[in-house]
Amino acid sequence: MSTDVAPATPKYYLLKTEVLGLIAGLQPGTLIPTERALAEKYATSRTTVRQAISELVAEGKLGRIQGHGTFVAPPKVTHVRQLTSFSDDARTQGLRPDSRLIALEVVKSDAGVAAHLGLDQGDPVTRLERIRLIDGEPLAHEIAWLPGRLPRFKSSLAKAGSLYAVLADVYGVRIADVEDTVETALAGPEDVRLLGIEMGAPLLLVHRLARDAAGVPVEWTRSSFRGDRFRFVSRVKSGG
Amino acid sequence: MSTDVAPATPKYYLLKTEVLGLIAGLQPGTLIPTERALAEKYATSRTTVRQAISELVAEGKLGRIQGHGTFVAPPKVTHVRQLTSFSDDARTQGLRPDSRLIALEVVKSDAGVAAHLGLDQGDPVTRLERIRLIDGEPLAHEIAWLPGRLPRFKSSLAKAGSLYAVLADVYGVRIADVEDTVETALAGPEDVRLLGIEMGAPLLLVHRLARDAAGVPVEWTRSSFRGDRFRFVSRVKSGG
DNA sequence: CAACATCATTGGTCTATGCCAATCTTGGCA
DNA sequence: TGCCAAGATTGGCATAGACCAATGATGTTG
Repeated sequence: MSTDVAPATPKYYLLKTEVLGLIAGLQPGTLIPTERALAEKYATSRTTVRQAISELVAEGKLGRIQGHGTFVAPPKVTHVRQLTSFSDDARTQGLRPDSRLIALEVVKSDAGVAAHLGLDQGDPVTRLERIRLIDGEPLAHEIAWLPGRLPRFKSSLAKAGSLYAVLADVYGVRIADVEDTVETALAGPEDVRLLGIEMGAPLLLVHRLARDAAGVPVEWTRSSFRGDRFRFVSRVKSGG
Repeated sequence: MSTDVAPATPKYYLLKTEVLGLIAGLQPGTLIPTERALAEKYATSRTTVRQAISELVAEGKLGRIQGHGTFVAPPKVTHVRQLTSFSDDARTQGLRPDSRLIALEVVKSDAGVAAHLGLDQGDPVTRLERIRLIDGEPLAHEIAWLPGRLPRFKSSLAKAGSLYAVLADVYGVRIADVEDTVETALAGPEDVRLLGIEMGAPLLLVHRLARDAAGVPVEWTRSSFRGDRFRFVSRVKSGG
């Protein structure tokens, strides 16, 4: 280790700083030394190395693949989250958005969904579950609930691609305002499976409630975005 | 452990689910068994117990104090982040906001601050560093940069309390729109010291750029909010 | 009775080590 | 040449144990 920092600074944090220096300026994708090699080089245990590496992975600075190695990660994607759709926003940034449909079904609303959409529990809602991808990489897991049954929804969605485009063009639903709640969460087994991330990786958990001009809820969505790859932007004007 | 989940589910995650069941319905502040006791009860190592507990702490479900024990944490605070100030918003929710001033000084702007405020590097900026508290508990570490030197700023701020109130009432600066960028980050030694959280705890890192009606930047702020105690809400209307 | 020193308890950090799982390389074989 | 099996490499998970640091209880002392 190079410098003596504050006395209470744990060793793994010093090592983390050290590795940060190692990867500064390296191209994304570049492999760094193996955990066992780092442990030997810095005269520490592999456990401590793993703790340092794990935090750098959680911060989106490194990535790792079992059996392959640990590498420098690409920079985060920024998402301007206004009234625009995920796809439109990505395209304006020159990125290639995509969606993978997991489920599209009419279900009975549970207590939580009903409360947010202003329905009674058990009322039918359309449930749309998708994986959002940017440049082929899974970025978010999203479940949207829309009130009622929507005829010909699947084919319309397949044609238009964007949920908001379908709502506007097919059903004449105009979204007038949205409320987004953002908090941190940690990845569980399902997130690991769907997003290809590590157990315990930090997520941005976003809940969105969208209403039409009359103030009637038209969409309630829960999205889990990868915290290591994603940045969220919201703009507010005072005139509104 | 009670049930057999998916084969690939790590043991610490099963234990995490187990502990979640243990604390369901308990009052905030209730102590749970010690790490050593849990390790023995569930026939595992303390390392594994700590990994489970650590994630629950990161998620804001548990808290812990060295030498004392591990306890059920209070629920998260929700912050409606619009054009309103931190203090005003907290008060409307019946919470008691407070600020602890760390530094208030005029400094030369570095490259990053200058770029965001539309200044040249080295131009003087007023730097305001504070800790935000809710009900006496540190919630965020905030550094705001304002262009130029502001006469009588310190006394005005002490009197008004809110930065936005001072800008409006004393300097006639009206904020017309803001852009917030939200991402996850992990706590380092400074965050640990200032916010009283654990190393590696997830944070919500928020950058705010505020402009006046003419589009001139008037504030650039970096805030680190405790991810375990905080939720961020943004509202967007389409009329704006 | 109050203040202080002592010690057990509890969480915080780190080591050394083993085995599993995914990946990649190598070499033999058809 | 092309394919496949076997082994080496690398990260993923877990154990057992040691020592430190903060806290709180206990008992002693002024």
